[in-house]
Amino acid sequence: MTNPFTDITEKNKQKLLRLLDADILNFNENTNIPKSIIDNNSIGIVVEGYIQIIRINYNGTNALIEELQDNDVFGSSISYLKSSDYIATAKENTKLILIDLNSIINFKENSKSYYNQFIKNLFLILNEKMQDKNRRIQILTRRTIRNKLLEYFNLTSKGTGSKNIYLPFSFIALADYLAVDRSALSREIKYLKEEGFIDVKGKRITLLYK
Amino acid sequence: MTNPFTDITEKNKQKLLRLLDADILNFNENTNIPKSIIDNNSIGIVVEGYIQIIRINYNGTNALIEELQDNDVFGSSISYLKSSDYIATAKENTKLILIDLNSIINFKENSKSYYNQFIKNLFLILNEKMQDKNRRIQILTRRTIRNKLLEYFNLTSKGTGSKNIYLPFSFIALADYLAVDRSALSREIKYLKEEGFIDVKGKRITLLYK
DNA sequence: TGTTAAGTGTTGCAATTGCAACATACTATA
DNA sequence: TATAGTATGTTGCAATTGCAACACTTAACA
Repeated sequence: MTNPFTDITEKNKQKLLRLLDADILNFNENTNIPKSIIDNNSIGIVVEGYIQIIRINYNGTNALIEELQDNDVFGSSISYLKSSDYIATAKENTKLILIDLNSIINFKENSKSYYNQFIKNLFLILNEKMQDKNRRIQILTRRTIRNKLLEYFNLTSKGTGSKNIYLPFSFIALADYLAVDRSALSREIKYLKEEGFIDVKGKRITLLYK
Repeated sequence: MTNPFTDITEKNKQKLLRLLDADILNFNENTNIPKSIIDNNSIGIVVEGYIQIIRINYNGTNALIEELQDNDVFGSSISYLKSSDYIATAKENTKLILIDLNSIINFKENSKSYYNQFIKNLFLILNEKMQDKNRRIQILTRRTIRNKLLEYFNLTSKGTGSKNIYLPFSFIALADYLAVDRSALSREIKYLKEEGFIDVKGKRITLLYK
């Protein structure tokens, strides 16, 4: 798994961060991250921790828009958030590196190998990250809760090669991920059980079809 | 707007493509692109043309999963498609460059400035592309057609700074983009008109609120 | 310019969903 | 282990949506 500093020595990493004028920020568990940090023209690197970006719907429900974890890169990629009602929360103690995108692009010493390695790493990380986005779009474009669920199951099952799926989060979070009402999700899962498509024990779901 | 060969001379571009063992492929308008090309472990660059990746739903409806246009980069980012029922179609005459991801990562002459520029460009392109993905997720996570429409309107309006929105595609395509039934979309637009939220003339939609 | 295909508008109806309200189960911790 | 807080299960009901069918309009092109 690539991280932004893969194949860069600690010494060169420090030098690079200095030359790029990087900021290092720490957030305690369950503190909110100022919007100005998320939606400015910077590349952010989550060194460690866990951040959720959640949209607050007018009726009090939430939608999970983005999760950021160790080694994730975010940036102008989420600048569309400027116009939205959202909260970014560090759910764990979190350490961020913030680098102005322009200082990355216009870095003077272009020939430095550690700089080039850094860019290559960023590219690889974004390439991987794109998978998650596409996967979610693939799921969200299904039109019924049942089909969203089945798409989620199938993609997950294909990924692990197993008919057993271990939910990595709560059913509440699953409902947010699928962007559907929790109780309606619960109902649909009940139907799928009754019709013999799946078997559910706690957070383990077993696919019984195909 | 960055393209993969920004700030690289034609001569160096050719050298780079040769060293990376790149394939160049042409597709005529309205021909399908073999899946093996889309979902292998390569980075694809759309030199020119327009590709749609569409999922075929069992009931005959479609979902637009991805659009690729001039200078777009795609790659292992869409490898999840392997498991899905989709068709990739060149809607215009299209020229593709295909490069094995490994040969990019393991490129021997790491110090070549054109190579480093190339990676930097790929990074910037993916960073921009991520915006579209996030934007769409932002929209798709709205739970009603009305809210999806309004989110779409708002984000578009914020982007252009205008209350007038020119649909860049048909209402059929809009329905696919929002992942909702076309006739239900049509009905909802009618309601929005009747309630005075919007005004519609052909493909121009004017926001009357706020 | 006539013909055909594609896009758009409309509506009844059944299926699905969100919402609200409440019951029950689980989990952390004082 | 008692208790509070969170998660999950359930259900009636109203709102929303998908679906199908058909009419009408616009665009493409021979």
